[in-house]
Formats: sequence, C-alpha cells, structure tokens
Amino acid sequence: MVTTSDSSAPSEPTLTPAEMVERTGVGLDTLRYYESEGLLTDVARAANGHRRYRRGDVLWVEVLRCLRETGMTIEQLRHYCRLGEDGPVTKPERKRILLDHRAEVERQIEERRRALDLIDHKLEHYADTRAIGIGPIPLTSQAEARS
Amino acid sequence: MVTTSDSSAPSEPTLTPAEMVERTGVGLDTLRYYESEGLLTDVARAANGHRRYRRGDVLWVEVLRCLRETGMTIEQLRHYCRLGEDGPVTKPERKRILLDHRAEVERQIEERRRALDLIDHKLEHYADTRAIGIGPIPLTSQAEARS
DNA sequence: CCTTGACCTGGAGCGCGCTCCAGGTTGTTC
DNA sequence: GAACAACCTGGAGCGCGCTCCAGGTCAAGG
Repeated sequence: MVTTSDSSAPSEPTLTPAEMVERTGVGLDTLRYYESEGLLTDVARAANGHRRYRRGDVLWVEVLRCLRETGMTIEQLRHYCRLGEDGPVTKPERKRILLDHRAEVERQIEERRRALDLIDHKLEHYADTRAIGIGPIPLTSQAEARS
Repeated sequence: MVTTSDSSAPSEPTLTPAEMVERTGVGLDTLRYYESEGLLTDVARAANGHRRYRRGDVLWVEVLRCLRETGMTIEQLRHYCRLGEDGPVTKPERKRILLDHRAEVERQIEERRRALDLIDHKLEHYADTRAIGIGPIPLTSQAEARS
C-alpha cells in the first residue's frame, strides 16, 4: 500500500499509521496511547475509520518525544496540550511551562556534566589497563570497584 | 542518639541508617534495596544487627546515585559491582562499562542541547507574551500549542 | 467466496525502581 | 516494667509509560 492521500480534493497529504510509525520512530501503540491521553488531538480519519496523520502531527509527535525524553511527564504534557486548546488566553501559562522545563533541562545537563567528571575520575583508576587484563592475584575485592 | 562509633577499638567511624539517609539523601528503603540487589555489599553490622555504614559506603552510594540518575539500570550496576568483587582481572571490562556509559551520558547531553534549541524555538512564539495574557479571541486552538 | 493484511477498540499486562507494610527484636527512658 | 524509638526481615504494592492482546471491521487480491 502506497496510498498517502485519500480524497480527490487537493487537501493536505496524510500518512497512514504505518507510515507515521516509520517517519517518527514512535510505535503504533504509543501513538494511540498519546492520543488517548490527550497529547495528540484531532487526528484525521479516512472514510473507513483509519487514522490519517497530517504533517503537523509528525512535527508535534517529534516535540512530544523531545519533551518526554527530557523528563516531562505525560501528565504535564496533557496539561500543556489542554492549555493550547483553550486559546491564546493561556499563552502566559504555556510560556511559563516551557521556561520551567527549560530550566529543568539545563539542570539535567549540569547533572550529566558532573557525571562525566565522576566517570573520568574513576577512569583514571583504569588508566593503565589494556584491552586484555593482565593483573596479579585479586586483592581488595571490595575497594576494587569503588576506586 | 548521637552514637556514631560502636566498639571501643579505634576502628573506622560509622553511620547509623538514619545518619546515612541524612548524609546521602537516599531513603532507607532504597539503601536496603540496593544492598539486596548487590549494589552495596559488606555493610557492617553493630552487635544488635543494625547496619553501620562506613565512609566508603557513603562515597559509593553517591556514585550509585550519579550513575542511576544518568540512566544506568540496576541490572547494569549489579553487573559492574560483581566484576569489582572478582578482582583486578575484570578491570578491562569495568573500564569498558565506564567508557560506554560515558558515551551514553554525552549522548544524553547532546539530546538535551537539542531539546533546549527546540524549546527556545517554541519560546519565540511566546516572545511578546507578558506575565498576564492579553490576547484577542481564541483562534486556531489546535495550532495554538503546536506553534 | 475466502484469505490476507492493515487497521480499529477496550482493556489487560508488564518491567522498572522503588516504597510501603506487617510483625518482630533490641535498647533506652520514665 | 511499660512505652517508645530505631532498626530488622520478607514480601506485597505502586506509579509510570508504555506494550500487548482479543476480537472485530473493511478493502483488495486470487
């Protein structure tokens, strides 16, 4: 099946569920789950009831994934989406949410930078270790992994 | 209770479970869970069977938290710990694990940098929005949140 | 007509990482 | 000696974010 558009009208080209999965890398079940949770609304339907995803859906799902991967919960995303449906009056709150999450992501970056430092510190302990281990008899055992 | 050391011998000062929780910020149940999963071994005991955490335990738990917060699973941590107990012969593998996780953390940082870009891009859409929303009649609704 | 395949719905199940709970022991305090 | 606090153990429960499944519809192909 290569059908991407449905009606004869020169409307927007759409994607079948399978195509959507391929484009976004997000599983079918997850797409439906997002929709059921109100994170993805107004998905078009073909005459037979099958979903038809529009270009905007693709972009939006990418945003959803991005926010999810940086720790925003389904609950928070739902809240943000609801605000979007309530019109421009909610703009300030939506802006606030984005700013808050932005700060959270920066916190995460900083946390990870510290993790890198810690890992590098531990790696010094293995600095002289070659690809294949040539060592004497096991000694401390406990202190081993802890450096 | 201020008892931190137990025996009269000038051994190492230790922490009670409550003190450990305060020092590390890790909950009591979680500490016991880590121990039960083999992430924290050879925790000392007082005569009455109560745990006594040593200085090394504090440091190690901080390492555990750092690795956990950057996505290393309990399973992977358990594996790493087991290797530590098997002595120096496992050094190369442990080094490999750290290097792999280091790469993973860098990937996460890059992912979050892209998230910042995306958030900033969406924030441009709210650039003119003041603390309290003053907008006209709701329009697009759908396109609202999606920018 | 029958099969196949893509999709539908509603709901159950799952893996992870804790987190909580019941029931018990020990040690201190009044 | 009664009450209380801090801890013990083994095991159950939970919240999240999916992920899977049963049973059904519809359209195209052989």
